[in-house]
Amino acid sequence: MSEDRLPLAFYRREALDVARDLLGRLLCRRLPDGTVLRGRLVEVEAYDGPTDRASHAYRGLTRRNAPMFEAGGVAYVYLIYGMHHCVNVVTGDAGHPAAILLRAAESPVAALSASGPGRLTRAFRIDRVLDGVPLTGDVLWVERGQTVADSSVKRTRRIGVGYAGSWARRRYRFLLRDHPSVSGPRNLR
DNA sequence: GGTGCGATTGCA
DNA sequence: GCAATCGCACCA
Repeated sequence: MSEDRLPLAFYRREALDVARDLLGRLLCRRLPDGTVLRGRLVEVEAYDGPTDRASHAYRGLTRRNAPMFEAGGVAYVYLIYGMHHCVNVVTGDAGHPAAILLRAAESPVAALSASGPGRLTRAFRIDRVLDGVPLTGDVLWVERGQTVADSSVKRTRRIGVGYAGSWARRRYRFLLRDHPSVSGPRNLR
């Protein structure tokens, strides 16, 4: 337990605000044996609302995306390509599907520096068992860490959502400028 | 009940 | 450039 843990109110805001504010925070994962893994978030992406064509919620509520429709402050974990897990932080009000995909983390512990959503979940041992868990619990949470200045935050279009038409060009990806751990292209607009 | 594919990664 | 690998969304 840490008093540095971000409260529910942090998550129950606009997705883009939460995404921006997640940079520099500490993703924390307690393993079954009690070990706590911590890594600094350096790249995230927002998926916001029922009209976001890149979002899993675009076609409405389904069994998979149900956590996205919950009130902010829970995890949304899914399996992609049959082999990689991706972890999201759900944001906003109940009924408004929105979540932030965690794409990269950095840590002094080499094994916890992970570039890419699939690598991040592998490093932090996050799988679908954690789908829907509250971020106020003792399994998965985010701590205050150190906030980052606007001047070091870069915004680009999201990765791997080219099918989303004009939504693919929205600058919903937030990353630390020039940080070595971010995944994928760094020079997008 | 059958089919197509993905918010990715690693290797040729 | 492309295969891996499977849950599930969607259609019938």
